[in-house]
Amino acid sequence: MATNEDNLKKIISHAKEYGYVFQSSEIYDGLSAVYDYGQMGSELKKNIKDYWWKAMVNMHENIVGIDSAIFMHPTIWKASGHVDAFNDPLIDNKDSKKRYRADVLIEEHIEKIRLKIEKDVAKGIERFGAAFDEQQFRTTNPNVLRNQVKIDEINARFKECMNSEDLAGVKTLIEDLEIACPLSGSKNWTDVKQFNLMFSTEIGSVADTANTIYLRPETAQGIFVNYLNVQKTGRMKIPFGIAQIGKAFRNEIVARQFIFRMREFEQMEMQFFVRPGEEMKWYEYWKEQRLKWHTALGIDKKHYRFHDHVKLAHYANAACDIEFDFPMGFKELEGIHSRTDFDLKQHEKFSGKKLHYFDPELNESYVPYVVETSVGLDRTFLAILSSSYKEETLEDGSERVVLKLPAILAPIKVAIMPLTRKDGLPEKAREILDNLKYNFNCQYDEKDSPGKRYRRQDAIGTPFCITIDHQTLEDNTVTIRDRDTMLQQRINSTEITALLNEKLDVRKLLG
RNA sequence: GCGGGAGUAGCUCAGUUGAUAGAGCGUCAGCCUUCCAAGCUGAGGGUCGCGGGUUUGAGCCCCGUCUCCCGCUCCA
Repeated sequence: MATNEDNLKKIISHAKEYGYVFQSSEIYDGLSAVYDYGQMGSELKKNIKDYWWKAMVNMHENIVGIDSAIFMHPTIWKASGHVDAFNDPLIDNKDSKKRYRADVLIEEHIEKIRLKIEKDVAKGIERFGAAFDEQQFRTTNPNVLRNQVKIDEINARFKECMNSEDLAGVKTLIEDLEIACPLSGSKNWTDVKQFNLMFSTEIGSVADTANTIYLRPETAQGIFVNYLNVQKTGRMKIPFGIAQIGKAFRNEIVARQFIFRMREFEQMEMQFFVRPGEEMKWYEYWKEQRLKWHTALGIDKKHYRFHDHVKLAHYANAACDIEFDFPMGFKELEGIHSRTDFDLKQHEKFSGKKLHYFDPELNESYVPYVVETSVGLDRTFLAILSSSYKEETLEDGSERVVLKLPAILAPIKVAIMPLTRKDGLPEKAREILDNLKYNFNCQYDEKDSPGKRYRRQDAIGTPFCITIDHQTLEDNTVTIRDRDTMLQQRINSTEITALLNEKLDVRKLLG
């Protein structure tokens, strides 16, 4: 029985060997946590996008798509909170090798002092009972006052350091406070380092007049800043949604696990704008809808589960993940967040523009609430790839490796193969191929034995193989072979298109 | 970033006390009266991750470096 780690390794190897995923810049030793999609991978990825777009945009009258730029005005990231939230000062303890956020260490230290104050207050209550004037005690007791001064001083120093980007000062503060590592107990700290999770670059042709701009760390803001444009030009009425597929970039501290966590990744997001007070209804609706979208692909439902967030991000009032059972365990695949009116209100504040929506039914104007569904495209890719990869032992004892991809997502839909390379069979096969290629992504193969060719198609996940044999020349029938059952069916070549259309009909998944 | 493991052909790996670089599979060109891999012939493919050092001589020993994999804090 292979372990999960072995499984991931096998999938990585298989992905490389058959042109699904290559490491970026491989001939230059690679680039950490960046991957390229190959001739098969790019097709699979495109098909996943199409499936999502179809389900989200084309199937909903009140959802439209946009494609916003990766570069955005830098103030957007101040408004969204990313400039602050994604700037953590980090420090390592040299003995325990544990990493901490410097601000958290300092806050915990402050908390300890605060607890001392509370202890003193509690003592006072115990000693004086009902006669105890807590307010007066807090403002006059020398112990309490001394500790409160300490807290204020620490806060002031920390703020000053952070505002002036004085990281050495933060370290000095930690040393002065004699903060010890909870694990090792030692005060042997490294320098404080700033980890900016946003990539920055300069815009403008002249370096010294250049402005720093960021590569977007999420696609959502491109939707928020365009929400009024879309609402007005598209005559959208609340509730409505804006969808987008696009790249986002995060300078992860630890980026690993193949394409699960990459520095450059792609999101498929939809922001759904709703009336304030109705957000929980829509949140529940989209939770259900999104899970349905995943499970409709036919992957075992046991691979999916919800995980509700207890600790919420600064912009959310409810949040959950759809987790998937990857080779490395259950991990987040998609997030569904009730983002409140936080983002739009922030953009009103920072841009000075009014982002209200006038609701004709209520005859009032308000800032809509937002329910977000955000699924990682690369993670969906990995989920599908990893759960499709099967090593099978057949009845005759032979083995095959097969990618049981949902047929609708498979890069190659059908392989066309003449039984032999003689007797006019290749010509007949080409003729059939030339007819099918307008509707389906096909591959032609005449090399090696038929069995070998079937295995090759199994390995890249092609759901159907059509074989042209001598009988074809007589009565125009072909065999069509199913990847999963390995069974063959003989049909007239004029029926191929209809049969494939039926098997590959997205209606069956979304209907 | 820190700690642990690893890097030899497209893939999986072998390579002895340091002496001309190997196998299987895959790929390519052909042969075989060919429907579920592993029949035959032939070919291509590696400056052994990279750089330096020791040595008459390094895939192997030493140092550095890069990348990947596993664990730790964040995230989609």
